[in-house]
Amino acid sequence: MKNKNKNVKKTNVKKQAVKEKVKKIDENKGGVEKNKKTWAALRGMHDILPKEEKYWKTMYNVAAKSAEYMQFSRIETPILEESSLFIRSIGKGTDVVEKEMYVFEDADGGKICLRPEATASVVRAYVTDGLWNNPQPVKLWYWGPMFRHDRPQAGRYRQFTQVGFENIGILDPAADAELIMIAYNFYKDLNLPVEIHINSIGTPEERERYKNELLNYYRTKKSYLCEECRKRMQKNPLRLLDCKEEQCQGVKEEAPQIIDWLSESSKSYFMKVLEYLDELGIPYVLRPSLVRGLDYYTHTVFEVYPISGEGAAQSALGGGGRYDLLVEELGGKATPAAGMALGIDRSVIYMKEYYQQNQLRVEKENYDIFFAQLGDRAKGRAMKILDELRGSDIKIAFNLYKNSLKTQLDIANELKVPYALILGQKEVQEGTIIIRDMESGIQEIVDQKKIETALKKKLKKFDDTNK
RNA sequence: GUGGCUAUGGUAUAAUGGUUAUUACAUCGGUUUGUGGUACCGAUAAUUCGGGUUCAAUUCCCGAUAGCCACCCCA
Repeated sequence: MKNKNKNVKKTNVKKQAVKEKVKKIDENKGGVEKNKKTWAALRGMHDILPKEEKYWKTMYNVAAKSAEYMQFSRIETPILEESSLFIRSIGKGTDVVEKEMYVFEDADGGKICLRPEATASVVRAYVTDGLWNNPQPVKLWYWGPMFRHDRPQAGRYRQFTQVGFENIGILDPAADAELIMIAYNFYKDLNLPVEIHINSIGTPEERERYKNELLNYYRTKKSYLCEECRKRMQKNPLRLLDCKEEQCQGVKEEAPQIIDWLSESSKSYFMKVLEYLDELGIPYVLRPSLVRGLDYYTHTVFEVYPISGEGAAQSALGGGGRYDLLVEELGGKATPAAGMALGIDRSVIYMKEYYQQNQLRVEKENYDIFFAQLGDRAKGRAMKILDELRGSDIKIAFNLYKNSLKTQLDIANELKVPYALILGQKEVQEGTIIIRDMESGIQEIVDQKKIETALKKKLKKFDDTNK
């Protein structure tokens, strides 16, 4: 008796010492120590943290599934490209090229840049990788980071992720409608209400004629205009129709509309696209002022907007259009094409907001069981069993670093698992394991060799009756 | 790129020109080491950075940085 007590005391003292050491180690983990340099992410760059992962994963899956169904093949192009590629495609005078590109010299002295968008890269690949020899059209999709040195705001980052779809080698209103359908369905699958803003900007010649007409009209109204608009007349006449100043609204309403300046064939092409959208039941708003900021667009242009979004989500979630001249512009044969890209960061923000407001939830990873272990020998055996159950399709949560059963069951409870496995010294010796029903608390002892079958029998998802 | 607003633990917040900076959640530990949900106790953790005013600044001023808002533009 006496001896035993002594031993207990001794081990307690030992335990204390060990505990304090462990505590010291614990104190050093994580956190930020004072007077040490730390690094923040660069301006406009952000980390996507584990708690956001469920949104990103959901979006990727929705896009990939849609791409497969619509027969778009995945393409991945480099993040770095020659800057002239974008100057040529997006256009010299555009904001994206003029002030937002990350351009620098590489070690060879070449002017390269981080891609501000991917359409140019995809078209480059189409031209240089001989994709024009494939059955036409070539339908491609991508997902990846883009870079624009813009002033950051919510949903506007310097590195952001886009998913995009490009359909190269076909001039058919059905292709345009198809892209809009993919964009619309992307949000539909995520339960997010959006609407499509759409317009046609015709051919460059038609657009030029219209621009002149618009300028003629605005010149006569110059005295009514705001300062911005007077600048726009010089710089970017098509943007005149975007003005939000009250004093310009009247002038805007009376202004000529581009649709009236399109040729018959351009007009009927656009009408056909709209007919398809009607047939598909996709809500759209005709927006004569929609012109888009990249030079390569022709004919159909569209943008996707959240419905009733507040704040950051108010800006476009995505957009696209036809770019019939781009392939030729980038050195290929004259080839019609159309494409569309969606902003994932913005969509995630919208999804979070909308889901919170409407009490929708993204499904989290659910575990089937929690595996609790007790004692040294059980820990080793538990690892072995976990290893054996890998590939069983049973999702098992566990924490091998906690020694108290209480804590482990606490975790099990938080994870809302229906069952827990408990393995202690006794079970190790007997070759058994306890299966605990977390709701009723009823426990069952089974042979370790029969864990998998016993669990599958209990878990609903392995229920064969539905098959 | 232009203009504006803001900056307190991981998150959300309170307060103040002057002792030890409030609270909640989260995290970690515990309430005798083999049984969870509740409860209780405890621990860790913050005034963005740099200047100035002042006896004294987290608080007032200036600057930097970052975030946000509007414009621009776009995803």
